[in-house]
Amino acid sequence: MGGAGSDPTGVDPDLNVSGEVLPVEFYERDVVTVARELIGCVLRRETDGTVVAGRIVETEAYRHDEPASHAYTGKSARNAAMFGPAGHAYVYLIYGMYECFNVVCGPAGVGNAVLIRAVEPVEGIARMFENRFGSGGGPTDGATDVVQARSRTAGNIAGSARGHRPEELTSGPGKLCRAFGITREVDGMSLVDGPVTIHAGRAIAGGAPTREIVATRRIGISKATELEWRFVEAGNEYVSRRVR
DNA sequence: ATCTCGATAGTCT
DNA sequence: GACTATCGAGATC
Repeated sequence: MGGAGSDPTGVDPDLNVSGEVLPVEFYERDVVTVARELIGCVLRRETDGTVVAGRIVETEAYRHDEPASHAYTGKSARNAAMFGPAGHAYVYLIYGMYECFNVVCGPAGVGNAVLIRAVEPVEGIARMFENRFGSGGGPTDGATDVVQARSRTAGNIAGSARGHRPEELTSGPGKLCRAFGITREVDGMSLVDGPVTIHAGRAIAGGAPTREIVATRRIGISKATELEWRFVEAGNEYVSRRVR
């Protein structure tokens, strides 16, 4: 779909935020199950009355007892939120310049979390372009991206900045944090109380909650690579890497 | 389409 | 000092 809608806000009417906030009980379960079931749910961020939202289309489970997990070597200042209660955020800095947003799962004190790797923009798309590619400045963070705008004419949805395609907006864990203005300030915050919340998914056309969900190996890690704990909505254009 | 590489800063050995 | 749950540019096919 092109989404070249007539709606100037760029909201796709078929992909609205209409679900209830996911309760803490949703997160207090097996981390792999939660990772799978988060596909199709809606991540929402409110900043000064402005809403940015997207359908989750890619996740990864990180369980405390496998070596790719940040919790594997125990609690520290950085990963402390992982050992807090379920339904809270764990946000950390990676490679010195990007943040990654995770959801704490399972019993408190253990250290399970789901990395949100990609979302499909639903609401506040103009704001996402602004957060990612500038034209004003970020909402909360001073991380003004100075991305060399390659001049390319692309499909214009609302707010499309300088030839960047909407698929580049949130198709990766670092990208979506920039687009949503999620920084380490969000680390440890409740995902039930906000300002970042996750909502039950709304059925897509046809009634299904999501399209088919595919499990693959996780990306960007060097340990426990055999575990197929990455979940992707099949065929979605907004995933970080296509499923092969 | 697929690759290699550099940026950049916090965490851990 | 080494490593990192990334990204985007540029080269190459």
